[in-house]
Order: sequence, then structure tokens, then C-alpha cells
Amino acid sequence: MSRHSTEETLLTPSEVAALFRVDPKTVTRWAKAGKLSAIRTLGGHRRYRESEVRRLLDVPQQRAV
Amino acid sequence: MSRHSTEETLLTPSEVAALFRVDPKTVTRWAKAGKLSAIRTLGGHRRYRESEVRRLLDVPQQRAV
DNA sequence: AATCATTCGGGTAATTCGGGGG
DNA sequence: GCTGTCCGAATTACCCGAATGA
Repeated sequence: MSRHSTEETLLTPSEVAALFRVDPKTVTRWAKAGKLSAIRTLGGHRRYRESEVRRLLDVPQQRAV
Repeated sequence: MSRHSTEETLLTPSEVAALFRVDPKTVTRWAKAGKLSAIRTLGGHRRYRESEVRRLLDVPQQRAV
């Protein structure tokens, strides 16, 4: 359908943190480390793709070489 | 096509807000801050250019420098 | 004309950012 | 190496009543 990655449902840092049961700051570190892609608001806040988060949640132990 | 030189799809504040996963009020602040150009209805409501919004969304990682 | 959702405005909480240190 | 916490500053979210849009 859409080639745009922007047509994606986005999650806030706290929402992702709640799903993983970690601190929102930890999610930020994942984004900085490139383990999780982030879209920025015009104010610099991060938003995360729900599909990507769910995929990571579903895969028990995925190791990024 | 169109008889207009620049046929542009306009988005409402809530539509833009949904794409960025922010509050519509936040989009208004972006417009006030000049981060996003806005077209005004005759009643004063803002409309945003879809192409501009998509361009901003597709920016992978914008750094706050 | 009248309804209903949205978008004005402003003002005030809550969240997030970044860096740094445990 | 990874995570949780402290700090100040910036950004965003929710509150209201009134006006606009459809």
C-alpha cells in the first residue's frame, strides 16, 4: 500500500518503555545506539514505530551481532 | 490534472497531529514558531501542506544540534 | 437555522531532552 | 556494557470557553 514509512502508527517513549518494562531513558539509548529507529517531532522528541516495537517484543532473544 | 499551477493537498491540524503522534495544539505551536508553513482559512483555522508534512516526517534523524 | 466536531486563544501540568555520575 | 536516577531546560499534553467548519 503505502511506501511511506510515515503512515505508521507511532508510539511515545513512555509507551514503548511501558511495553518493555524499562525506563523511558533506556528506550532513548536504544534509539541512539541504532537498535531502534526513531522519528523526531519538530521539537526533537522521539516517536517509535509500533510495528517495529511489536516485532522486537515478539522475538524473544534477538541478538544484534 | 489540475488547472492550478500548484495543486496541493491540505491537511487539517488533527491530521498532521496524527501523523506525528502529537496533540493538534502542538502542530499549532510549530506553525507559530515557523517550523511549519500554514495556510489560513478565512475564519482563521490553519491548514498544512501535505508535501511539506511528509518531507518533515521522512527526515530519519534530525539532530537538535 | 441548528447540531456536532474541530480549532481557535491562553494557561498550567506532565513528558522528554541532553549530559553527567553511580 | 547496560540500566536507573538526578538535574535544568525545552517540548508537549490537557484544561477551559468561544469561534469556526461541515
